[in-house]
Amino acid sequence: MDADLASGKYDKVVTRFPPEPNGYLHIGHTKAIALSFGLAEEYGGVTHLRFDDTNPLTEDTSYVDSIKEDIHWMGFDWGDRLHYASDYFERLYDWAVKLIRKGVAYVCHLTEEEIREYRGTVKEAGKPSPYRERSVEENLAEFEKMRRGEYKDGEATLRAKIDMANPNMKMRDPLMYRVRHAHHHNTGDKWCIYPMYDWAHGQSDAIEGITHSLCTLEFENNNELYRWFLEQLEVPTPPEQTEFARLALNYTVMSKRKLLELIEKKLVNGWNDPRIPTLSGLRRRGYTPAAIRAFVERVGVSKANSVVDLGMLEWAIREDLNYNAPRRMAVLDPLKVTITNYPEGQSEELDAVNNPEQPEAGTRKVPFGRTMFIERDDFMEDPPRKFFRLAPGREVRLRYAYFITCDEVVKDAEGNVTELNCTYDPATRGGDAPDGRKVKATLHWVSAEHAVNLEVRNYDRLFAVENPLAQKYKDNWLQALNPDSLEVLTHVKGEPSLAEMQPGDSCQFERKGYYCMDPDSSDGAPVFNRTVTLRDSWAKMQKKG
RNA sequence: UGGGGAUUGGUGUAAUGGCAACACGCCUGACUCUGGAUCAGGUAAUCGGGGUUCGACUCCCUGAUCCCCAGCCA
Repeated sequence: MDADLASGKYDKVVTRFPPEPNGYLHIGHTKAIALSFGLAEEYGGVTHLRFDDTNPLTEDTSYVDSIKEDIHWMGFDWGDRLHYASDYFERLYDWAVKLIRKGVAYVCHLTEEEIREYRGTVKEAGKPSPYRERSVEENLAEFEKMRRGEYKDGEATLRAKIDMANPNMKMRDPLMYRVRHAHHHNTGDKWCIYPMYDWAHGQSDAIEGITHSLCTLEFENNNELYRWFLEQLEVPTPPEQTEFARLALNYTVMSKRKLLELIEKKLVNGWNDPRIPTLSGLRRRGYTPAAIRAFVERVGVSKANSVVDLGMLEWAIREDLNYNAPRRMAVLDPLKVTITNYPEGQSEELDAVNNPEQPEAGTRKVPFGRTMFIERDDFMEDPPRKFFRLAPGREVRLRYAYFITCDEVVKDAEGNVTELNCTYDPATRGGDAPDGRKVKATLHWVSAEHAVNLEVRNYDRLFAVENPLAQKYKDNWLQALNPDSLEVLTHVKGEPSLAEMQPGDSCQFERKGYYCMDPDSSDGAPVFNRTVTLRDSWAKMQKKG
């Protein structure tokens, strides 16, 4: 762009984001969006949103709506520059007539199969269609017939007359139009012929005065054709296509086709399932636009195919939420604790910091009583040396509350620990010992009497393997799904303030992870989705053994 | 046995003829009322082989590997 502006090739920058409305946007699109919008902004230019709606069979307005919503959610705005390729159908038709008159386009009646045969292979030249040398008049008449609906689907196509022996397959007389008697979400039943991508795209760019048309690597072979059409039409200041590598993430799949398959086979719950990388899924998972944008910026842009580690996405959301998410206490796997020296029937409220990263976020009251819940894995009857948490005879701190010491372990007939009897030190109220003594661990807790019941959905990576589309999983990539990608906990105990949260709100469950309230929540039955766990060096140590 | 594109630490990107840098991860240590966060330090790379040059990730030659193209999808 620097060079183009400097040389005077263009005097401004105009980019476009051209989604096809046949699926939901995913995080890969965010890279394209951020690139096109970001670059234009950087160069003082503008970006158009243009729906590439040339295939009525797969496209729908519901997708148009979701795409617009997602782009806005991400914080990008196309202003009044909303376009549809279908707005240009008439113009495209006229241009096609122009090419016919020029003798570089013809109507072909080969069947789909024949076209494939005539095209040759990557290593052998194709051969010319028998319809290739028709007169301009005949082509004009035939094309008119196509438009009038005198041909059924598949009976005729308009093709560019280029070179059937071209080493670039895209240049072997590519199709410009096919007959499709189908209802279009935008143009209704006005048309029964629809332009192909290569014919519609570059010309739409030209019509809109796009200067830099950014697309992904698989269109590199189309670039020659992109330029050919523009040259034939003698567009004065033709746009320029530049390719970049699409974003790929490990432990997931990104293609709309694969995502659709997961949805249709009910392996995930729709386009906004928190396990898939659609923007609506990430949103429900608790990812913020800021984090997603920080992520795509960090990942960068190049022409090398690469796969980004999911850890980098997790880093981005942790960074955002660590700073912005209020802290709350929730016990995911409750173990009952009785404070035996705490008066029966008594309770009190203690001050808890809302967000240590933002002191101005203040404090809240958290109730404390005789009967408490702590996390089951915060207690070990026979702890290994590096385990700092609660154990028989050991003293730990209940965060913002008191030091407690475990006196007695109660078990059931099978020997499972069912509850603990502890004593607290009233002098440590608030969490500090006046005598200066230290404890090695601080646990989160919830008062049994005041607890709200929560449903918690712990999400994990969708696939158990880095690359489910690797050769070894070829035809059974679904076998590579992670069976534990969703764990539903229904007996979670949360502090009372959690009842006041709204769907979409995020918080950190202290020492556990970041959670986002799900829209499935109802009054008295809050549901929380795990966005991402906290880094857990204890878990890491355990893994290493 | 065609054409196009690519190759820098474990991962993703910089450096485009002049000290291979940044981020994530990982490893140490410090600090800590989250085994979180933070802070300090560390680990680790130019696909191979030739050549040009005072000097090469960068230019040239050669080889290897990977990706894309044979939809009336985009």
